[in-house]
Amino acid sequence: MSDTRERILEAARNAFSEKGFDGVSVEEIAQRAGVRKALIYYYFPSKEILFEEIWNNALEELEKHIFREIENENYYVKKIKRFLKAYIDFVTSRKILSKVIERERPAVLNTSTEESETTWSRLKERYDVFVDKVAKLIEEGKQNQIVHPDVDSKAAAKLIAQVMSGSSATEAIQALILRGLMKES
Amino acid sequence: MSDTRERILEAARNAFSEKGFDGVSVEEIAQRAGVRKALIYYYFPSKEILFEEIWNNALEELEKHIFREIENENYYVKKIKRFLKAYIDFVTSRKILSKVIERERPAVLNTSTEESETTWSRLKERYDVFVDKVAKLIEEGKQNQIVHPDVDSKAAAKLIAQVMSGSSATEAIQALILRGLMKES
DNA sequence: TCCTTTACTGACTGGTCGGTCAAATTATGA
DNA sequence: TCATAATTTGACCGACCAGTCAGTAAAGGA
Repeated sequence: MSDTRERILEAARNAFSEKGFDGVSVEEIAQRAGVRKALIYYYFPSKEILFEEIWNNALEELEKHIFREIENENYYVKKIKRFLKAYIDFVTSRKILSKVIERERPAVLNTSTEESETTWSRLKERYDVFVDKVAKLIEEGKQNQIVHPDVDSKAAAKLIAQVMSGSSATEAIQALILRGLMKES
Repeated sequence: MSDTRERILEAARNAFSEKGFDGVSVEEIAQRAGVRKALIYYYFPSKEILFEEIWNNALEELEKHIFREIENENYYVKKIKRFLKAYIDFVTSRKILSKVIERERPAVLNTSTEESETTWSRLKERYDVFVDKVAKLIEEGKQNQIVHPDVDSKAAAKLIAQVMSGSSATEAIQALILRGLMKES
């Protein structure tokens, strides 16, 4: 029920989206939240764990937004078009969450999965789960003969997930990827 | 003809590509280069300026690699195919440079161009120059009726420049983007 | 009322950060 | 040879870092 906890998360999201994990101090998050630094450690055991919650939450929101939109669509041409549209919608309307993901993705993906149970390896695994879900959707499109047979589902999913591009012309990107994906337009 | 200077640059490149600008200390760069920290400040006025040299050099190498490959090709279908191939070549063969760009791009692009003469605004301007060159190439492809008329050149250039993807399946990405770009395959 | 739990704070720690500087070392060339 | 310049070093600085902790304040329930 803690409103304070939410304020801290919100402040941290904004800070991380602007400056990245290493570029933000816990003190700065505290000031943005209007709270003393020690209080952050009352709600979160470490800066890393705080970031982990934000990261997981961002991906959860993204997945919810996308898959809620396409679950009742069984015609695969529409399904994939809607998927891309929902994805672009998210990127343009939930800019802070998108920026958090965009900003820290290189660091997260650079983590070796072998590192047992570090925070960063967990973040990577979570991201991989998301990419796999997108890959599965594209793969289904291929099996339904909608997606071009030469498309590598996993590679295409990675490409799409990479497009968190700051601001402009995301619809144009959507159209380009769609044309690259489909058998014919 | 200082060999030491090169050693520092090389060590810094490796460090920045693995951990990002904020994740690397000058002390760590010094140790990797087998040099005392103070010596780095003999060759470079600041950590930021050191990074600026690496960033600019990476983009210069990338541009050289790409445009050397396509300058003598006037048939635009081949020109754009060769361009994509050269780009993928660079990303797979010059991994450290690619990683430096990939890792710090979100931070660089997040900089407002208005910030007069900060290091980061200069890095952004340099990156924008590169994207503009790619956009110009695609635009020419459009005018030669090779690239699909609906393609937004600037947006497509941004998308391509974003693909520094760690490792795998870059050829598959190349094929997908090519299909999205071209009028017909 | 008093007591337990929850929320919050200030002051602090050990360590690291980017950066400086006087002095030492090594090369240069007259 | 000797002076001058280029290169390299260790010792140091103030600022800041993530994280700790004893203790205060505020609720809430009996």
